[in-house]
Amino acid sequence: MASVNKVILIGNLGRDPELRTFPSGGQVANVSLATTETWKDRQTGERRELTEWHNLVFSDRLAEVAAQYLRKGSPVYIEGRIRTRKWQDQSGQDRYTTEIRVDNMQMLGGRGEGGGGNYGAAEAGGQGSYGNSAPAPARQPAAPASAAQRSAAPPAAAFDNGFEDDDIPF
Amino acid sequence: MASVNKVILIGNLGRDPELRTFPSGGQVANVSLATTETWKDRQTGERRELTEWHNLVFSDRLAEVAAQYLRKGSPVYIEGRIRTRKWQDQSGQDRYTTEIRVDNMQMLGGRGEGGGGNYGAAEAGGQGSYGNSAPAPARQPAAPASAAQRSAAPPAAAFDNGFEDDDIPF
Amino acid sequence: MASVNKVILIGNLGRDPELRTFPSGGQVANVSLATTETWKDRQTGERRELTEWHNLVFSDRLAEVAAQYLRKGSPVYIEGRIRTRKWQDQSGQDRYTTEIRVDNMQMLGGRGEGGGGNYGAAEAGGQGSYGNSAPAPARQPAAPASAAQRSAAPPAAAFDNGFEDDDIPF
Amino acid sequence: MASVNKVILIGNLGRDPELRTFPSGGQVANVSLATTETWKDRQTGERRELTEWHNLVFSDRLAEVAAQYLRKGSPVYIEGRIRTRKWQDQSGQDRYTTEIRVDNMQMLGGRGEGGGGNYGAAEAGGQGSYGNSAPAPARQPAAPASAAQRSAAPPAAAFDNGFEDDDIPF
DNA sequence: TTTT
DNA sequence: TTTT
Repeated sequence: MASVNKVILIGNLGRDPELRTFPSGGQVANVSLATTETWKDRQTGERRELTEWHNLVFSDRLAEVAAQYLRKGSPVYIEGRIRTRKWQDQSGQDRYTTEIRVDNMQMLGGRGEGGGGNYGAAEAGGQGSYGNSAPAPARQPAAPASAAQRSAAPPAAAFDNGFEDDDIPF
Repeated sequence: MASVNKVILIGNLGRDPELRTFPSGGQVANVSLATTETWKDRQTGERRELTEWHNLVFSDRLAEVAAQYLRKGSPVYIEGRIRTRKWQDQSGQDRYTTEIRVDNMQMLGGRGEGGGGNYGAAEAGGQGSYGNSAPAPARQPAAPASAAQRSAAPPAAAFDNGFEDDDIPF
Repeated sequence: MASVNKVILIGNLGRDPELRTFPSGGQVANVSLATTETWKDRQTGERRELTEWHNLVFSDRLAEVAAQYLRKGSPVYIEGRIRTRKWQDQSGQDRYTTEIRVDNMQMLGGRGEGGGGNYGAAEAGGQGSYGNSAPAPARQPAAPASAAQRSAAPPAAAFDNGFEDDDIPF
Repeated sequence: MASVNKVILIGNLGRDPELRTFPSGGQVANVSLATTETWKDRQTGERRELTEWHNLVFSDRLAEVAAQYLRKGSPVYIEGRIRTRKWQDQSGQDRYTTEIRVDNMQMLGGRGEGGGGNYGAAEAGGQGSYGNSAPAPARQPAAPASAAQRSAAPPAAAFDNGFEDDDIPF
């Protein structure tokens, strides 16, 4: 059965990426990316805009590159796929978080880009195209400690849960 | 600031689309689309697969076409953008649902496609490319009745909330 | 019959765009965009790269924006479709030129970008997303003078030919 | 420098793919894919349509799959990149041919698709997603015999030229 | 003809 | 939380 799940985004990072390394050696970097849609309101004629925040998940080699070169405010192009993870909040209720698993990225903004963040590092070595040998989903890293599993659920904890189930590919 | 939010999916519908018409005349059709990723497990070598369900939202003319020609099981190509809606569950907690606002669609599967559903209708008039004059977000329809607003939150109700706020473009 | 013809490019312009206005009022801007692929040679292990030049064709409102804000060296994201035009060279032989009809563009490189060119203009008003109400192909402008039709064929002349046939959409 | 060169097509094959194996063991399959754009003429209001033919080039494992399962008329989704090859016609003039190097494909049309061709084979084993480990361009196969190099130039010969230069990645 |  |  034919299947395609592809996402293409260009936007700016809301924070510096957070890199985590797992006992297995796997690495993952999470960060939010903002895309902003603007249009003119048909009724009032005024300028409107709406910002969408995307939860990006970089893995393996891409995670390293993201952590090394991307900073808060960095403009970036990414290709990836949508993945919704199920987790349980404190009350045991099912909750869902949608993420973008990044398969390919391009740093944009050649000179001195980076918003309020210290993006200088990227100047040194940044620029270029990065990707995992994508199509084939890579092995997910073993989970970090997580007593929080079926309990607390701040966005950060939610992100971790995805790696608890050994059967779900990353 | 440069911004791109683009999604491309090919998959099959999980149900017949549900068409709703609003007092304002606006129309919206919701339906889930499944994409399935398959790969060979690096450790065990066995075949693995993971199905992802996407909440599609068609509007205006596209909603009509979707409701008329698409059925449970219909294979379809869509282009759209990611949109996460915030809503409150019964306990008043913030919750989020990620949807794909469809900007363009192509019915796939020329002859007798449609899984278990009665996709025959599409045979009659179906096939071809459909899109709203996309880039500019269309006017969102006024909201249908909804005492449920900040309370109950089955997926369906959640879908409705997005149309309550007159200021959010569709 | 299902059909999709979509191109997504990020690269830099090789020259300033050339804007032409037709008697009909239609406008078209042509410019080349370079994309560069790099990889490590499997045999020698050395760094390799290959640059591809794409003939972009902007029309109507997009042509104006491109001519006003883009310059030689400008980094840009574009979405469009592939179109191969047939024309005759001096000896009357059929020749073909492949172009990218741009449906959507995003200027990249926020601050002082623009390579060797005078990209300053873009700083003033540039930035943002531009598109024709794409899907529906716009009316092509009437052709400019062209005694050259079935004869000379420098790239420039070749570009003009596409607008000679009133029946071909732009 | 940021660079993206991506093409997404859905259409039908004009012929059965031609598979060629090179002394080096490399394999390539060529085939044309038609995409059709339709629109309503703004002036006359009549239905118009334009068919575009794309030269697809599959390599290595993808070439095998294409040759085995795709047939004249087969509906297919492909992802790839644009590549324009330069060659010399009989008179020694430079000529260019634009191709789509396929990185990923999905066979569409589940039941009995295939136009006039014998697409049955696909029913047996067909369906599913196929791709080379894309991003990194694969080694190009050594060239087949070609006295025709700088002379004759039927489309087929033109296709071969790309593999003459050992330095150009596939 | 661009960019790194 | 970004960017304009």
